[in-house]
Amino acid sequence: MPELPEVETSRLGITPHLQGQTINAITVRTDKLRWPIPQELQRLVGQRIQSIRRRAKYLLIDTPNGTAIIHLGMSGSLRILDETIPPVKHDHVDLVLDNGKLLRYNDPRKFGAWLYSEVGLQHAVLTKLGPEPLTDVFNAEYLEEKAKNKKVVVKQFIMNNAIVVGVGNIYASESLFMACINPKTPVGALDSSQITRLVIEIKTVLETAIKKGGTTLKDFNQVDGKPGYFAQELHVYGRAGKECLICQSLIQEEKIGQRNTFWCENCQPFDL
DNA sequence: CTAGAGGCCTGCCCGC
DNA sequence: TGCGGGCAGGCCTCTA
Repeated sequence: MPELPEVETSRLGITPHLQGQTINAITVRTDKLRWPIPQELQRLVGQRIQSIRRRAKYLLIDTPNGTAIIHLGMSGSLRILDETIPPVKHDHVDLVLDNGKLLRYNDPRKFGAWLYSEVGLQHAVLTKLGPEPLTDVFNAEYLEEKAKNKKVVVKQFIMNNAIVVGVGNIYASESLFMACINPKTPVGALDSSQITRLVIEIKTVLETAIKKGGTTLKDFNQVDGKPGYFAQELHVYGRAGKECLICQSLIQEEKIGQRNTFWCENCQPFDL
């Protein structure tokens, strides 16, 4: 799926089309995605869209009568299309606007979600999330406090949404490479300078990816249908057996916590 | 409490 | 060319 940069890219892409528009209809063509699509979503029909926000990898479409909460799962994507364009396979939800356009949600694997919240951020899927990585709340002091005495390996730690949101499998490997930290290091064993470096690199990698329109591996596209261009900047993800772009050592690959993880043994030594 | 595995789905790629 | 197996950007839930 879309990680945080891909979700933010989608938000930036749909916002100018949605803001201020009235929702004429919400068409649902599947019984359920990750969860059943709630009937209450229809309360947004006739409402004017006030704002489009992002929290973690969730998009929030706010109206005076409640908020639609959208998650793209592993394979979801959003497009702005003319309302006359017929749906294709896996087009599960349309948000029909009053300007002849619609927001169309496509998701082959159906791991995504469309939910309804009467009070935006109060929905249960949002209340236990950690800080946003691109805010000042996510800083070295915070992360060091959370990491203290923990044995979990750093790769899994930064992918834990209760610690920090939005760092998915691609950007976890990339951030650790940029910070020269081995993904298997127990997080409590990192020193202050490594924690500081990690925080900086997570922010930098995510911000750079947003500027490039996200990472297109195969099925992510921006709202206008174009791919994201961060894939060209990946240093380790998906590069197992290839030469490190910095030192020419071979990139390693191993499953950590059931997720493929990539690193350079020379640039990211395991030194405990 | 935590860690680890299973599960949700479809499409695609690989090897036979 | 066809088919089975394994794998994929997420994350919730169950078990030990």
